[in-house]
Amino acid sequence: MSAKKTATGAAKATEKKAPRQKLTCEKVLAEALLLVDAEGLETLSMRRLAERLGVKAMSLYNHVANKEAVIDGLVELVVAEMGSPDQTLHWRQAMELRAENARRVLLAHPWATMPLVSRVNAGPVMLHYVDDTLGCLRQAGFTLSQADYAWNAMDSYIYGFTLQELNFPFEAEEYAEVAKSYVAMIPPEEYPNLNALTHEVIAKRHLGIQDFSFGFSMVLDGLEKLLTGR
Amino acid sequence: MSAKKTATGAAKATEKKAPRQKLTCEKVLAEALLLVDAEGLETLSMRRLAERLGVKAMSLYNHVANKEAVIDGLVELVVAEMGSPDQTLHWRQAMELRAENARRVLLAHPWATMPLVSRVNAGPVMLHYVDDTLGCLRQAGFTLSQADYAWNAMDSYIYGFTLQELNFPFEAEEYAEVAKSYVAMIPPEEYPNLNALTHEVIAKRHLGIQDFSFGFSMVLDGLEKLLTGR
DNA sequence: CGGATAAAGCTTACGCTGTAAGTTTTATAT
DNA sequence: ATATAAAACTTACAGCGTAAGCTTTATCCG
Repeated sequence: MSAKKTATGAAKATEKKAPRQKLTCEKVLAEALLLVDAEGLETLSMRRLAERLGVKAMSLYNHVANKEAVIDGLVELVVAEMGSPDQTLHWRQAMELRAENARRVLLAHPWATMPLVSRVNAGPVMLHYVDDTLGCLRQAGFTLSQADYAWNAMDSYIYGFTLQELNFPFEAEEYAEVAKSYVAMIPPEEYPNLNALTHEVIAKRHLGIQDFSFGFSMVLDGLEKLLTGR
Repeated sequence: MSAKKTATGAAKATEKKAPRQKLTCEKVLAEALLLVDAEGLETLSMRRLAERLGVKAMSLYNHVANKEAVIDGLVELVVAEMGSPDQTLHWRQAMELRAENARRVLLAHPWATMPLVSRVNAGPVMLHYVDDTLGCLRQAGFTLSQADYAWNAMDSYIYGFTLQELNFPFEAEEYAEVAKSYVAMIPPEEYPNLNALTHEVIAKRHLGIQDFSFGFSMVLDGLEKLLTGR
């Protein structure tokens, strides 16, 4: 103990590096990301996060303003993972890839979509993401105003679909099986259509799992019409 | 006090009604709705809710399973407000009205969209809502499977758009004014497109407020194409 | 009327939460 | 070696959901 202390003291003069391993905002956020990816957003608490960093809760407040700021930071990390649309591609392909990326990232971080959608203060990463999207659309010939509408329409669908998907309680493979046990709770007199649909799922004539691109291409079709005037 | 007690005691024999004003699940939910409409979902606590009902927190647990169940119940109340699609109209008009209703109700209860979208267990009201929607679409000629996709695509857009709208930090009227003070934080070198867009808003050449029907009619166009085979 | 029963209230208690305020340790610069 | 500032730690508070147990009350039955 004291030996180490002396050693540290001796080293201090020559090499400038013997800091106690310093916490930074980045390290806090990185650990928070590991935590929420592993155990979900609802398990994130300042105490738990601090513990994983070998520190007490209040020490985190030297690096982040409060818990809200942690979640804001996490959202920025996730948006960063999405990347920006590729300006060299045809706009429609760029937007398809953009949507695919967003969906992939949001499914990889199931906790992220809600805070992302309900965030009121966008950080720099989010701002760049939007700016690049607008740029891609403008370059394709959309006016600024059209690009703004277009971006909003696409993201409404992307976020809305992903939220529903994330909260769908079964996996695709097990769905037919689960539906069999579920169908009793949806009697045909009361729910004729849902009941019929459930039987389609059981018979494997209907997958029941929604198709992202089904709706997204509708949005893109609409945008194309807007651009080319039909 | 004691006079009233005696009166109650006397009345007991003749009229059967002198109960202490009984709480019910419905009353609890009705009060919870008032609370969250007035003060937001994040201020809903069992203690606060109980207090408004003249009761202690734990008494609520005689009528609702837990706080989650309260929120589930609130979501059902909100969905009930939306009503079901009108089966007598042309499907496209019925779906337009349905979307309008949903949006109106969700904007009237700004706290509701997030729990609605992230709810995993649908209650009977929600099930009927979906069943009637499927029925309307089937009647219009969509197959069950198509109706399922269609419903999901529409609601993805409706919920996604409404979430973004609810979290948009300004009102339409003030937007141009706010943008003026905001623009300094979006320098043109770093955010060329957002900066240009903001100037369009300031000059009132672009409203900046998103148009719900812009994207929704794209979805409807897509569905129509699906139905009529172009 | 008197007593039983069950519903629905109340009390206490536990382990969490975010974070304000104040204190101590530590690393570096003078 | 000492001063300074950063970053850790400690304590404390008010609030949370809810488990477990207790008491009051309304109604029913004889």
